[in-house]
Amino acid sequence: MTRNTSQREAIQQSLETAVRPLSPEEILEAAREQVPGLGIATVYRNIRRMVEEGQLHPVQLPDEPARYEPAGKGHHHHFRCRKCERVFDVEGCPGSLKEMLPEGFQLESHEITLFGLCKHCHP
Amino acid sequence: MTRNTSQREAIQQSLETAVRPLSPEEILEAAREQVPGLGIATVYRNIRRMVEEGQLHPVQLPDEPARYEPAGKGHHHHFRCRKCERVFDVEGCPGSLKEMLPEGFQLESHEITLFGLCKHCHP
DNA sequence: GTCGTTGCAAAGATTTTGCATTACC
DNA sequence: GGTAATGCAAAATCTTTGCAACGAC
Repeated sequence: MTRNTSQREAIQQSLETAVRPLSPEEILEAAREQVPGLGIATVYRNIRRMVEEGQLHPVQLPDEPARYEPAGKGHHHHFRCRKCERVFDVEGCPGSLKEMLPEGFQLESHEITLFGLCKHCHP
Repeated sequence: MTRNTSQREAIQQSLETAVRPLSPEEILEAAREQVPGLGIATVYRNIRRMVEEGQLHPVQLPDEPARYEPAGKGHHHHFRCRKCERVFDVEGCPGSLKEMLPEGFQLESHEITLFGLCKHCHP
C-alpha cells in the first residue's frame, strides 16, 4: 500500500510543471523548492516506482543521463539541439515504421530522436 | 599523431566482427582474446577517440549501457525484442521526418528505435 | 501503532584520470 | 629516443541499498 508523501508530491509536480524531460538531478533541484530536505535517493526511488507504474516515461539520449517526463503527454518525440543541448518535444510521427521491419517481427512501440539546431541557435 | 597498437587493433576487430552493437564490457571481453592484458581504461579511451573520429557510432537504448558499432554499416536503425532483449539492425527509414519539426529548426540526423517481439519470440 | 517512506551515509556500478612504464614510429 | 598509448589504481560520477528515524493512515 502506497502513501502520499510531500516528497513524492513535489517530485510529481516538478515533472508535470516542466516543459521538457528532466534528469534526476534536475528533479531534485526543482522538488527541493517545495521540500528543502529532499534527498537524491528518494528521487531515484520515486522515479523507479513511477516508471514501473507507468506514470513516467524515460527519455534516453546518447551520452546523456536519463531524463523523465510524465506519461500523460500523448505520443510525441524529441529534438536535441547540438548547440544549446536543450531537448524539445516534437509533435507528429511518420506512419510507415511497420514497413521497416523484417518478416515476422511485431512492432509494439518506437522512439525517434531528432538532432540538429533549434530555432534559437540556427543562424 | 596516432599509433597503431595491438590493443586498438583488437578493439576495432572485435567491433567489426560482432553482428550487433557491443557494450564496453563486451568489447573488453572480446578484445582480451587477442590481447589478454588489456585494461578497461584502454577500451574506454579508444571508444571515446573512435567516436570522436567518427569511426564508431554509439547506440543508446533506454535503461541500458551504451553500445557501439562500426560507422561503416550504412544508415540503419535498431529493433529491440522485449522478450529475448537482443538488438537487431533494421534497414529502411521513413522519409518524412523533416515535417515533424517546428518552424526554424534544422534537422541534421536522427535515430529510431523500434520495440516489440522478434520473429523468434513471436508466437 | 504499524509499516511504508525518508535521509543519510556507505556500497556498487560505471567511466575518467594521474602517473610511471611500455612500445610504436 | 621521443612520445603516444597502456595498465594499474585512485578518483569522479551516477545509482542503489542498509538502517535508524519519521510520518501517513
